[in-house]
Amino acid sequence: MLEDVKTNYYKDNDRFYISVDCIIFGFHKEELNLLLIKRNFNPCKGNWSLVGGFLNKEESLDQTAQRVLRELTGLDNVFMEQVGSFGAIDRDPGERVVSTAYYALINIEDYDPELAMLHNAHWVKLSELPPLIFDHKQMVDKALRRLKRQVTNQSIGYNLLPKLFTLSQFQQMYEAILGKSLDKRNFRKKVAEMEFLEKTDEKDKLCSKRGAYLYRFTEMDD
Amino acid sequence: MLEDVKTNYYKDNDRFYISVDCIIFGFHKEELNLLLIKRNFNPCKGNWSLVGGFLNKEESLDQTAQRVLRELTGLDNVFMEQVGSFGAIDRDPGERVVSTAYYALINIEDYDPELAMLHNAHWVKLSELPPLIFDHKQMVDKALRRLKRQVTNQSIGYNLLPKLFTLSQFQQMYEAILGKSLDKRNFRKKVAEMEFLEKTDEKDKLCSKRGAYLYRFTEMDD
DNA sequence: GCAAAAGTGTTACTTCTACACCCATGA
DNA sequence: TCATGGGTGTAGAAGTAACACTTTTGC
Repeated sequence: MLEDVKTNYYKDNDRFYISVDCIIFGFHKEELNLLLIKRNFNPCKGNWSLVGGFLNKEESLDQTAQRVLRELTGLDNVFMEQVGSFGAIDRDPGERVVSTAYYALINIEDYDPELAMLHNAHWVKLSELPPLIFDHKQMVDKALRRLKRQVTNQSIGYNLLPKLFTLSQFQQMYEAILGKSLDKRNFRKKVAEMEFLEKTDEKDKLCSKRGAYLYRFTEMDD
Repeated sequence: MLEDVKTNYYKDNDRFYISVDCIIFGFHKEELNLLLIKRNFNPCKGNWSLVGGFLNKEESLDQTAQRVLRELTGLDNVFMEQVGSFGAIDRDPGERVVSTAYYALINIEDYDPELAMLHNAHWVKLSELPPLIFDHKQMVDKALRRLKRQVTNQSIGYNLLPKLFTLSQFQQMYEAILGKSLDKRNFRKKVAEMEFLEKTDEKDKLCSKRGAYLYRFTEMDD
């Protein structure tokens, strides 16, 4: 009976490769960066692409995304969110592959450069994005639109920053994400009302002579 | 060489069934409704589910969604948008299937009741949603959240209404989507600034004795 | 002493919200 | 004539946007 069901309901249908592509954002020197692969393997050897991987039987889609990120950066428990699925017939000229895009926010200081080098991965400024293979540019665009929306509505930005940071850094991150400059006083006024931000007693003296108070996030994702 | 690539890069990976599930919203009697299937087939015969279908080799994901909707309603060129993909390992207990959800907005008057009957499909009030199979409830919830967001930011609501409609109907639709009542004067103030809304000379005398002016949308999705 | 980044309030403007009454008509 | 839904404006509150100067300190 169960076999019967499978025959009727599933077996006549086609099966497909499913992949996950990760848009990995980092924040460095007042700019958003993406961790991209300079492919030293086929297909599209020599071209730039997002990090990707195939769905395995033993994984959920979300788990695949986490694995792909972990394999490249060594990081676990990172903010990640599904962006959408891309299913055009010839999106991958090699084979029919349906891909689901995820975006991740990481603190550039935290990732493992050795692992990245192993995969031939490089941080690339968003403003200097090279041509990407397949529909990866679309994925990036969609992820960026979501990121812009989410950073204003929610408190996800902290994933891009170190544990302690100055308000100037915080503002620069917002400016990098939104792609526009913000008024310092208005920004700080809004920040003052964020109850998940906490001023510490420590000062950062690296970026300025006077020194700026360091802040941290209280509500960590637990 | 190309074969070589395929061997290395694709062939070792698993392949999966991919399905599309459609959350079909309609608006009727001041309420949002969903077009659901009372399954007269296995798996989960006798239970309620969204309309779904499997991805075929010859279709993109979007095309599958359109086909599924067309097969059930007879409608084409309908507002549809991807909601997200669901890839938990055991979401479908019968087989491993990764499903992408789409939501559609249709005018209940337009669909083909014969086709629906053939599929054992019924309009169900959102307020009286029965238990759904698999993760279909999650899909509905996610679609509804998106719908709420989009209806306020964009002008997608018209897909639920007939060509001509009164402002009261229009408001009721918003109220149904947002799940809360709105102030009539504030609503009309906002409506007056929607440049895609056009007042006609005609009046609807069915709903009230005085009669209400009928409106239509100018910017159709072309 | 000066360059460089840190820090700090007020005002105008726009948007949002709350709220109550008259109108036209069919029954 | 009255019950029903259609239609209209205003005032206070909240939020957003524009704007400039003083402070600290390493060099």
